[in-house]
Amino acid sequence: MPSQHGYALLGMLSLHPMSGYDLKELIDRSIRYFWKEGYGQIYPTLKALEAESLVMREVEHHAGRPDRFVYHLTEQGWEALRAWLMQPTFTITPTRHELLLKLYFGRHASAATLLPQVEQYRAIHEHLLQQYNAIEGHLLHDHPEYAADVPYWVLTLHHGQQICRAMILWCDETAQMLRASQDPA
Amino acid sequence: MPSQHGYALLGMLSLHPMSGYDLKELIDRSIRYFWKEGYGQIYPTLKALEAESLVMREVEHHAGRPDRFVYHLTEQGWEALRAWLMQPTFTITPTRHELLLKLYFGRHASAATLLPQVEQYRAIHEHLLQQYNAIEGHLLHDHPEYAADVPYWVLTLHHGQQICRAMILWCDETAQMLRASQDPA
DNA sequence: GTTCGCATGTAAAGAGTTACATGATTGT
DNA sequence: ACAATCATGTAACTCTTTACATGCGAAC
Repeated sequence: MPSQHGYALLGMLSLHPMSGYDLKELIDRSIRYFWKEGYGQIYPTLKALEAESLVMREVEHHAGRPDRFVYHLTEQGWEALRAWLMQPTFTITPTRHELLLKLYFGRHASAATLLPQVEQYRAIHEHLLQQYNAIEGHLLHDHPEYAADVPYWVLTLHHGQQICRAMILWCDETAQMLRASQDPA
Repeated sequence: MPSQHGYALLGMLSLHPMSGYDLKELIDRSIRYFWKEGYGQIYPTLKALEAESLVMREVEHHAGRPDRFVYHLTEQGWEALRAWLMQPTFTITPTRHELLLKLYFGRHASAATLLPQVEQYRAIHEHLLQQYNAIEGHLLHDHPEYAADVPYWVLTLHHGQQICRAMILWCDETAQMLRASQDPA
């Protein structure tokens, strides 16, 4: 039974066979908004997946280049991926939100010090939203060979967009409240 | 310079002096939606805060009860809290979202297996939203002595509410897409 | 000749969670 | 008697991140 990291790699390898290096690159260009992996995670995980016969490695030699170990899913790997997709998902509530923590104790700060932090939070989500929108616009054009996958990828983009929009609204409301609290009126 | 945990405890102690046990209890009843601490974190952190003279402990003896170590902020503690509130916030993007990971590879699963997972995600947020609403309704009534803090606490509730509403919308849209994909039509 | 990109990995440090240890009182 | 609550802490463990090690080729 692979770990969550294992399933992430199995999923990525379902797109096409890849090396550990490629996996890192692709993850950073695709699912990075909700999933990150480093080499320190990828290489040992690939080894474990191979030991479980869920992936197979093949060596590619290139003259005057480092060898590449290209991994592809085995039939058992496909099976494990499908089995995982069917399992109920443990939703981990992401705890630890520093800005909320600060706002919770906001009474002891001035609006002038809190407002920029809220504005920055807003800017981050505004920027993210534009990134999501841009990606959505190019998705089909950039990856015509994955047309069957694109609708699913769009779902994950919409998730991010919804959150960004919600956060922008919240920032505006929060900024208004903070401004009102400092208003002498 | 305290850690993030340290600031969370300083903030809590700004409400009123407390023991480590009380801190855990109060955190679990107030900021648990965006901040969690266990005893394994609280007690060592209190020790560190005391070593930095940001808090002071006083011993309370109770006949036939364990001693209580009640901590309160020192003047330096108040200063550290205010200084932290002014610092720019490092927004940590919470990475690792298993449901999105599954949906990303959703092509290899049937809508029938993905839909319940989306529905469960929706139910969680629906439930959370109702909790937030209930808390908001009782907040002032339950804590009249913290009337000056309540507006800030409400801000953090609204944050949660916005996210829940966004997620409910997203789930509905996602469910619709999944149903359409399995429709023979 | 120095840096950047390809390519694979290991080791150590840091953070976080969970389980355990203790011990008294109060309620069932 | 037995479980639960109050109360403080430690130890172990896992999980994650970061830094390091290596080496070649191509570009600047």
